[in-house]
Amino acid sequence: MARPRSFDSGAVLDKAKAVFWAKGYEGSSISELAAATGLKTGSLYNAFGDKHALYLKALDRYGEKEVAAAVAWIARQDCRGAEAVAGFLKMIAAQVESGAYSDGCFLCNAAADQAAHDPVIAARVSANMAPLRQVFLDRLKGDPRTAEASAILADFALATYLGMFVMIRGGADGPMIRRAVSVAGAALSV
Amino acid sequence: MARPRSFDSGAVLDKAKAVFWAKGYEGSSISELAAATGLKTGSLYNAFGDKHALYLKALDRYGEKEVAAAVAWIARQDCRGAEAVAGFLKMIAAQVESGAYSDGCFLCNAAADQAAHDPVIAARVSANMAPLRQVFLDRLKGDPRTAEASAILADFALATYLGMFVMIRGGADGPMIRRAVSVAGAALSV
DNA sequence: TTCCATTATGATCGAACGATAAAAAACCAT
DNA sequence: ATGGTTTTTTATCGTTCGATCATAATGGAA
Repeated sequence: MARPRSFDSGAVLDKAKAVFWAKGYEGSSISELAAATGLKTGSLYNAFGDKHALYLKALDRYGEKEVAAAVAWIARQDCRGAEAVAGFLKMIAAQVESGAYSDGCFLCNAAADQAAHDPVIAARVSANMAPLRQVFLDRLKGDPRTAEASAILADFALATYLGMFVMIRGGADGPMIRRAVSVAGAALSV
Repeated sequence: MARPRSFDSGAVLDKAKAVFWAKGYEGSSISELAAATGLKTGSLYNAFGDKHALYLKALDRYGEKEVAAAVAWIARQDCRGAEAVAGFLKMIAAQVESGAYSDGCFLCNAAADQAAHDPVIAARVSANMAPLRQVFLDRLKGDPRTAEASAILADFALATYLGMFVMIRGGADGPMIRRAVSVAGAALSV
């Protein structure tokens, strides 16, 4: 009864996500997003609302794909929980050394970039980061330690994860990342 | 023989630094910087060059004041090197819990924000971060461990420091920060 | 096949952006 | 007191920003 969409919303969100991820919120212009997605600005506004709403949807998309993949990776390991978390950090570090993640972590960038001024964005960053912290917590709880001790290690793992990405964006080389993560892994496995 | 400046360059840089620190590079407009510094845009351009140059000078100013103060604090501690570094992280965490550093770390924000697209900014971020890593290294070298082991711990301490600030900007609460730092401190003191 | 709700398109809006130029003002050596 | 050099100010440049509108195109329901 009406004209159907000529594009796939998920694919468009992936393109928009890539732009925001690489260039930040203020650094990404509507015309840039339109060019990257192949849509005209009118279609973008019709489908996703304004720039702010599109950014939030891109953050959610990152949570649904990248964060979910990380969570699944950790959940799938069949070693001790602490070793699964440490292994995850090392796996990311290895990928970074291979040249991946040159744009860092989208949520991490968003936190440094926009979250401080915009409570709505801050909440969305937190919400999409939460599953990662939760899987850290779940895996660490399995080992014989108190709930408090697990929370301590989970927050520590999160801080290491985020710090690693900032170091990447700041130009740190592979060995620096590998060194930092090696200590974190050892601290987790105690 | 000519009209003298009516303002103090250092004080103006401090104001500009605060704006960039809080709002990022793209998020800070010239008119906003002019309002914060009390200068007209013409005077800003005359004294500091364009926006990019002003941002670099603000980064350097941060290195000369905030980073230098942190380095001095660590150097002044007369305990074991590892404990001095761990104590530094705990001191920052405590200040954060008191409401300080709500804008995070300027260099950390700049890394997530701009360094990826702008090699000049990336170099300046690295250069101003280097003294902190160096004082970590210096203090950790004093303990009986190999140079490699010291480098490992220094990079780890840096990652923890940066991760802490990202967590802050992402909305982490005091206990989360304190937990993360407590593990890092323990790992350093082994 | 006709109709109509929705999408896609192209043009364009006012506002804010970064940056500049000319004119006025201020200081200091002479 | 004057002249010369720089700063300060005011006004404004052209561009790009985010956002919106009227119009054309589309395809399933009737």
